[in-house]
Amino acid sequence: MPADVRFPRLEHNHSLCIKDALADADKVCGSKGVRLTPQRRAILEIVWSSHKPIGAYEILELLAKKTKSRPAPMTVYRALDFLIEQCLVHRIASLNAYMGCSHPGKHHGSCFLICDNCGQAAQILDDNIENIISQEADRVGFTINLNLVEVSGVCSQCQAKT
Amino acid sequence: MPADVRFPRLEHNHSLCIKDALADADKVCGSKGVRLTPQRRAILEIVWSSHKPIGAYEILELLAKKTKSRPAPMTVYRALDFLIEQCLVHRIASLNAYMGCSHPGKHHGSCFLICDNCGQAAQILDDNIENIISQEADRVGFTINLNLVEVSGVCSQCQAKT
DNA sequence: ACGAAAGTGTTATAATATAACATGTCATTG
DNA sequence: CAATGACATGTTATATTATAACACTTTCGT
Repeated sequence: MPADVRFPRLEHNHSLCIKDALADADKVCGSKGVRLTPQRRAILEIVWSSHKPIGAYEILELLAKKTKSRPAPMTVYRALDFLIEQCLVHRIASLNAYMGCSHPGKHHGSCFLICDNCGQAAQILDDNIENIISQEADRVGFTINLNLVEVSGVCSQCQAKT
Repeated sequence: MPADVRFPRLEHNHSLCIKDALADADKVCGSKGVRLTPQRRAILEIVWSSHKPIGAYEILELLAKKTKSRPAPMTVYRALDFLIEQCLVHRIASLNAYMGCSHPGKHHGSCFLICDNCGQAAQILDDNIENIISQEADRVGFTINLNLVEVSGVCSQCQAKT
C-alpha cells in the first residue's frame, strides 16, 4: 500500500475539510453509539479550523469567542479526551497540541510530519511504518498498545519559499 | 543491521550501566570539546539511576537529596538541555520525562518502547525504522530534522508475570 | 591579567493538565 | 410517567511541567 500522506496545499479549500471532518465524525459516532454532543462537535470544529496542531488553551480562546462564554479548561480537556478516544483527534505529544485525525474510525497509530517553519502537520497512514515497528516489538516480546511517530522538519512548501 | 534493542532484565547489574554511561559521556564530551560539569554529570547520573524515564521535578528531588541543597527547576532544565543537545539524554515527549541515551555520540532519532506496566523504557536503534520514515518524508519532499518514535505497551517481563 | 563566552544562581511566572465534587440531561425500565 | 442510573457538564481549586529575565561567577584563550 502506498503511503497516504496529506500535506494540504495552502490554497486548498479548507472549509470543505472541516465540513467533511464533521460529517465523518457524525457517522463514526453514530455507528459506535456514542454521543457527539454540540460542545464536543464545536471543539472538534475548532481543532479542524486549521491544519496546524492547536493547543488546549488556544481552543479555549476560540471557544470563548464562539460561544460568548468562558468555559473552564476542564471542558476542553474532557472533550479532547472523548475525541481522542474515538480516534477523531490525535495528541501531538512533542507540541502539547492536538490535531484532527484525517482517517477517523480506522484504528491506527499516530504518525505525523510536523513543519517547524509553518507549523502545519500532515498525518501519514502507512502500513510499512506500522509493520516495521510491530516487527521490532515482536522481536523483544513487546505488546504494542499505541505507537506514536512525530517527525519534525521542513515541509516542501516552506523549502520552496527560500 | 539487526535491531539493537535494550530492555534490561530487572536483575541486571545496574550500577554498571550508570558507570558505563558516565564514562561514555566523559568521552563524548571530551572529544566534542564541551564541558560535562559536575552538576551536569550529577544530573546525568540521576537520569541513569533507573531504566525508567524520569521527570524533571523528580530529578530535582533526587538532586536535592544528593547535594543537601535545593536548586531551582531551571538548573535541572538547563542541564537537560545540554545533555539532550549532546545526545546523552532523550526527552520522552509522551511522558514529559527524560531518559539516558544508550547510544551516545551517534546521531540518530529517538525511538523507545515504553512499558505501561513497569514504566521501564527501552531504546531501539534500528536503521529500518529510520529508513522507512525517511522514505516517506522524501516522498512528500519533507526534510527531516528530528524523528521521534514512542511506542507504549507491555514489555515481555510484565507479560510473563500475569 | 583581561575580556568574552559559557555556566550558574535566583526570583518570578507562564503554560499545560488534572482532582474532586456538584449539578444537569437523557434514555430506559419498572 | 416517575425513578433510576449512566453519561455529560459546570465549577473551583490545584498540580505539574517549563521558561523568562537578570545578576553573578567561572573558565579559557589571548
